[in-house]
Amino acid sequence: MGRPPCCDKMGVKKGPWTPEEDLMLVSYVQEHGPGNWRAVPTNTGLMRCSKSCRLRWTNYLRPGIKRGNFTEQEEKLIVHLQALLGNRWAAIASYLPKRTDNDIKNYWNTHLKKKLKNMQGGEGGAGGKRPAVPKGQWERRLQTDIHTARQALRDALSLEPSATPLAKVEPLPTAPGCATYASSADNIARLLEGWLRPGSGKGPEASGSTSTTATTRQRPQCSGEGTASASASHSGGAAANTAAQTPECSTETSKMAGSSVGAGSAPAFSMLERWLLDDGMGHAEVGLMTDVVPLGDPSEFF
DNA sequence: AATCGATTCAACCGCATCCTT
DNA sequence: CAAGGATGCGGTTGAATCGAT
Repeated sequence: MGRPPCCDKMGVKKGPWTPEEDLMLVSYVQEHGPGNWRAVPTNTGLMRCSKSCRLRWTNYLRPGIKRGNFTEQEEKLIVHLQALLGNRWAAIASYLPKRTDNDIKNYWNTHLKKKLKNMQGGEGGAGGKRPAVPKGQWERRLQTDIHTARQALRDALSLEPSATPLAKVEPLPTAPGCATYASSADNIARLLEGWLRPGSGKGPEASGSTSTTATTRQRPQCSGEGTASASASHSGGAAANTAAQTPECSTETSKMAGSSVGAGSAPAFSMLERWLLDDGMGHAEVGLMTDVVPLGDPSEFF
């Protein structure tokens, strides 16, 4: 279709984001909500490609993001999901609401893949190398989509609407919508702190843990753009598919479920594990699991 | 203390998909 | 229905950081 690149290369800034740029982006999203990325550079004056803005938001500035220090539960989950879904990081990330697809992808490539390799190297048996991807991509996608659809249907019929990660999560009445952007402002605060600290090499990431300097404005209103706009801009299509494929959606749910850090993750994981181990094993995924990952019980992996 | 290789991770690129006209 | 535009996704890259020598 011969379309031009998403952004003209002229005058588009590249490379690491500065705190000032982050602030501009965050305050824009605070006002307008995520989405309509095309308009972001023009409306904010950012000399960035719309893609870059979206990426920066989803991977770094978005509220509720947990960075670094993957727990053992999360590792297990990633291994499971990778076996099930392949390298569909966005889909995997939708089951780890606080993680971004990029983060998971990086973690897989740097840690888990290596770990897996060592495991299999150690076992040595059966030719060493596992078959890369025995099934066609489309076939696996089809199977997972069938699964997600089935799961969504089951949810719809179930009396526990939020019983699975695939369930479309309604905004909870207690949902502190404002906290979402407040936590985003925290990100910026962290960022600025790291940036201002002389000689702290990599500003943003270095202080990823616990700094609470509120140097940025925290606007107390946000009119719930989080859930609304992210999904509203791109609604439609197969519900199950959408639910499974939009990390935005799931991250919003995470914000609802656990607005305070560490509050809701444990139950979520136990639920997920149940879903993966109990339900998933008995059906179509069995074939996938055995085909793709000859790990037997993935828990042996740890 | 300096150097070099390995590792990590933020960001970019190109393609695919979805949506609108 | 087709074309064009916007967004999402996965692979890859390269700079920063870390650890060993």
